[in-house]
Amino acid sequence: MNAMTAARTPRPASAPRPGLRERKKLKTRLAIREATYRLIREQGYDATTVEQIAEAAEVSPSTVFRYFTTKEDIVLTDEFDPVLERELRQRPADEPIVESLRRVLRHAVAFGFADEPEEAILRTRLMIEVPAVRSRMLESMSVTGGILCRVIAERTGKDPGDLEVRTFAMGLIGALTETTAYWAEHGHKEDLAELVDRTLTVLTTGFSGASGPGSMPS
Amino acid sequence: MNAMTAARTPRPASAPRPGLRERKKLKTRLAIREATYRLIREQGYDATTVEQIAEAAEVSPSTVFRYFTTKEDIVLTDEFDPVLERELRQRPADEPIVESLRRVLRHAVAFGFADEPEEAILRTRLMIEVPAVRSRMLESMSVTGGILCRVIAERTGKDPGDLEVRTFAMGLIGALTETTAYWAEHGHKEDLAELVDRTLTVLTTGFSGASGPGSMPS
DNA sequence: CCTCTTTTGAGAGCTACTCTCATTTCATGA
DNA sequence: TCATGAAATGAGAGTAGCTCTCAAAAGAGG
Repeated sequence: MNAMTAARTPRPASAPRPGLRERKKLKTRLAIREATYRLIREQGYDATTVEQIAEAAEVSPSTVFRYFTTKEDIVLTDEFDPVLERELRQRPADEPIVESLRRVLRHAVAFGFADEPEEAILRTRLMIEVPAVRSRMLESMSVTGGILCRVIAERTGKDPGDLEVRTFAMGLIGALTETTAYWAEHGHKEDLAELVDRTLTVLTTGFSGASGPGSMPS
Repeated sequence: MNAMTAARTPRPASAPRPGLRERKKLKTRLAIREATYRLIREQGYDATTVEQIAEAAEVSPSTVFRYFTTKEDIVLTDEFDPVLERELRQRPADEPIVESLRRVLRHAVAFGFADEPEEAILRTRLMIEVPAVRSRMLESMSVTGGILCRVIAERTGKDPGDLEVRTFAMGLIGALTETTAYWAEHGHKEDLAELVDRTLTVLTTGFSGASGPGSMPS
């Protein structure tokens, strides 16, 4: 899931030794992101201009846009999707997809949150406070949705382009995003992993009956 | 649903006679929108500047932004949400929400599509082609989601802020949005109402088993 | 050490969007 | 019908995100 957890860049297992060039690029990327986080924390999102970010990171504004296509991307960009896909594929093929998601997300949440709790919190806060960030983040969801489609299709033998597969996947993503929003709106106090659990339960068991006649009298 | 169908402005039943001022405002609004649609059809979304739109609609650029807060809004803005809410409330209180949605949406789709098929098609096309439009449209979904929450909460006696209610609603919205995207990506050839039907069926019956073990062997 | 390639910085330029203020246009009551 | 108040408009300046180009700087490789 994109902005749900962390924005770390998982080191690929095969690191044949990055040259000086690559190392510098990574450092610049980190510098920009850290400067951004700091400035936003100090003065808010809108008040922070790309020019300020560039200055704080000691690069030119051009360079900032070379590394991140939009300002929102500086906050949101993560490389979590491939991780999600890989981990989902590692689950047994006969496990229901919702169950796989439950496991994978629980693990991801625990991991990402333990690593950089402050950034995860800032990110989700911006996601509900700053329209531009929210938009961008919703956008990235459709990418994640596409991945889900592929995994689902693989397990069921269906086509990833099937209406049923696609709506199923986006339904999941939509619900999980809302879970993150809920978490953020409640001050990040509750346990995100547990919230995700409850959401997935609703999706599997309560979806059809959640508002049926007399299913929940007051 | 927001950009799913039409962007008409439903005349409120109680129209005690709009003054000249109101009528003019409505005319300008329409002029801006029509000019926008025409220009976009002719030269594409990005190539069309607000200045051009203003000139074509014979107003000043300031006025354009007075009527629509963003350029994307000119294409997307509709007043469909209140209609959706009203119609949903008119359904019997003991009807499952998914069933109510099925009815209401089928009606809305037929209605809106018969009225302005070209605009509906252009809108959904832009929604998958232009990132900015897609973003804005995803954004408006959360508003629609809020409405759904209220209706669901009313029927079940739950709190509209409940995690379960919210994720359920956003799951629905996410799936339905994907349905629209599917429709647009396939050249608007299939019957949207039927696609919506299939989606809702997936959500109620197939959601839990859609990818369960052996639920669909190739 | 020299050359080739990649990365960077500087700067001009476009456009969406905001804000202010003077002017025009409509509504209302005398 | 006209005067007064309120609302809508236009003009214009300004901000900032984002793009593009081109020349200078910095790593990589022989």
